[in-house]
Amino acid sequence: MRVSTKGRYGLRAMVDLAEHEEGKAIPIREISERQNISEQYLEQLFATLRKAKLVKSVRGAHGGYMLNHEPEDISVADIITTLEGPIAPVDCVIEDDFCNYIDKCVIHGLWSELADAINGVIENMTLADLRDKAIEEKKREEKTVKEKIEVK
Amino acid sequence: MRVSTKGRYGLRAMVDLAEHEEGKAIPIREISERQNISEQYLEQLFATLRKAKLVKSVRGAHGGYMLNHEPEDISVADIITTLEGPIAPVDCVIEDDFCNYIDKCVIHGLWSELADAINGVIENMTLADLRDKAIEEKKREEKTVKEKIEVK
DNA sequence: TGAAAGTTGATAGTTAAAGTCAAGTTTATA
DNA sequence: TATAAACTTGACTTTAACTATCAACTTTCA
Repeated sequence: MRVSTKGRYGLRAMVDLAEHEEGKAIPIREISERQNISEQYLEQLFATLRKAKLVKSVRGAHGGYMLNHEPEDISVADIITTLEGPIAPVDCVIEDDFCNYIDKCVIHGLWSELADAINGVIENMTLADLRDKAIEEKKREEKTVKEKIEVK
Repeated sequence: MRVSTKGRYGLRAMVDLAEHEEGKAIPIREISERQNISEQYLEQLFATLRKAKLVKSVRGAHGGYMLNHEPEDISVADIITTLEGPIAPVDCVIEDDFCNYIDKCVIHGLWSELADAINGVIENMTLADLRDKAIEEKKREEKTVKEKIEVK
């Protein structure tokens, strides 16, 4: 019942991209440095994200990655399901024919409820929400540092 | 973002136990046959459930396992967290000191929300709920079979 | 009363999948 | 042509899912 590093790192990388791209491509190396995630691993994640058309790539010097849609139009669910597959606690919530003996699967209702609860949360949060929160956090941080200096 | 077989099988086994125990211990062999789960694997799961005091064991001939509390008092969360560890999408929701650079972890709020959503579902469903549903399902099944025979 | 059978308890081993890292290849720009 | 970057592939590491074996305990029955 964990979100693996794929989802976690991928989400952080996407928030980073939303924060820093301003019409220009961001190379993986930059994200790697800021987020402290290995370049190789990020490359894999971005390959998947690119195939799902959540980001687009620019090859060659001065290349990198950019978002393929507005941050408002990319949900957390888009990113996580792309990287980790469909969010369902068990297969029989996705594949209808999996539960071939439904009488033995009274627990099915529970899993459906759980899937709905999870999806409700991650579908209603977008990259824009997270980016704005990140920017806000950073301002707060700066203010705190400033105050500390003034006290000294 | 999956519940592993530990949680899934364990939950099925516990529902089976709630359905069939009537003051007497149920051997693993029976549960294994009904639920089609290997005896060896079930033994492992029950060892964990026993240590968590969710079930108690009776050794020797005519022995087996019984619930250690009323089905109304055992939640799905009890069973799943016992078998799979705390339900949290990421560690930093459990361990406060994990998020040592909180400014890099704007996503923390999302994970907390997700954990709350999940726990809300599984804490509010008990073994009694699932057992009752299983019994109901079985009646419905019997009725359907009977109707089919009558039609013939 | 004692041996056989039924059952849990504990541990180690095997296989397959997922996660992670590393190195090399291709493409575009200057 | 050199460099910066995306892309691709392969290998290693960890974890999950079982499987197998044997020890310990308890009842049953001859």
